[in-house]
Amino acid sequence: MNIKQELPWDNPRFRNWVAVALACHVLERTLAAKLVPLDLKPAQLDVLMNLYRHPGMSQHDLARKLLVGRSNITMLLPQLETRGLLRREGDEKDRRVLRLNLTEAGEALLMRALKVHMALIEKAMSQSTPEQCDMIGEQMRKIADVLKEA
Amino acid sequence: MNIKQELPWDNPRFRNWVAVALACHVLERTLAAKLVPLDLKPAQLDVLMNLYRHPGMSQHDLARKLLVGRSNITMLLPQLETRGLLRREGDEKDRRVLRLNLTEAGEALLMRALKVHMALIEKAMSQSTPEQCDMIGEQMRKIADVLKEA
DNA sequence: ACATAATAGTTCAAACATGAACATTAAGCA
DNA sequence: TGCTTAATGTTCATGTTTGAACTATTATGT
Repeated sequence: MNIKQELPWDNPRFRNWVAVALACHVLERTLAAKLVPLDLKPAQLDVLMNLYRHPGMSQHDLARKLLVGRSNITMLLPQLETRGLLRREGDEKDRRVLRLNLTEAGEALLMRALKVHMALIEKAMSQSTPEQCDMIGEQMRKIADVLKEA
Repeated sequence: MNIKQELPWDNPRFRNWVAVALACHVLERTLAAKLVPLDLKPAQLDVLMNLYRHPGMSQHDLARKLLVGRSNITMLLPQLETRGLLRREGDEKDRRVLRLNLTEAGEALLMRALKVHMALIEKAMSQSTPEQCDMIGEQMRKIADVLKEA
């Protein structure tokens, strides 16, 4: 029995997923480099993006969106709060939760960061036709769904 | 001028790439959880996979493949070496470089980990037809190429 | 109402990643 | 040769991420 016959690298699904992971990794590193002038890390940008899309969300909700632990959020937010990019206000109905909102400055910085992010994604995705691009997005949403069930 | 008209979230390329990044992130977390019984982290699995594919590679080569710094490799390898999963042997021609090779145990553990990894990827990619899967891989390779030039 | 469960957020120590400075060795070139 | 530059790997200080234990608050069940 030749084990090499069953090697993952011979499997198209494996090789193609490795390509996905690599592309993600490269884009993430490139984004990190381009965000340096704004003094923002990708993780911080993710926070700002989520707060923009979901104003008033709790820290727990944010942690689940970002797929990180709650403690990570606790460590992450003070940096942004002291920079005046966001506010944390206690919920009156449930005094356990803190409601998160972007400030004007936070929104302004987000817009600048999004230009950078967008330019990078444009460069990456312009390799594909709109149909291919949509198909990729569709498949990826399916993948995320099926894995989150597990 | 309504800024919302130009929001990235209205752009298909942006939304689709976000889906790619999310799928990657979810798969990575799921993989990490499934590797716990083998006492392996995804980063360590990446090391083993690369050493299997490229026996005798140097630490510098490995760092470049993994898109991390050389010092990261220095910190990562002793854990695997003390577990007897790999060997580091000085190159005789160039006494600066250390040649890396998997041991029998390393290869055996890699095979077990690959079963886990492969099963996860199968589950994810089985959402797509073979043609879609290949197309995704092809596009992702293009993306990695175009970004690495930058 | 009261005791018990569950939830939101924090703290802390440990693991991990990063980049600059360093030692050693090799390559290029006068 | 001898001098300079570059490359490999290590060290170390810094910053980040994680998960378990903890406090405070709310929900549930009897």
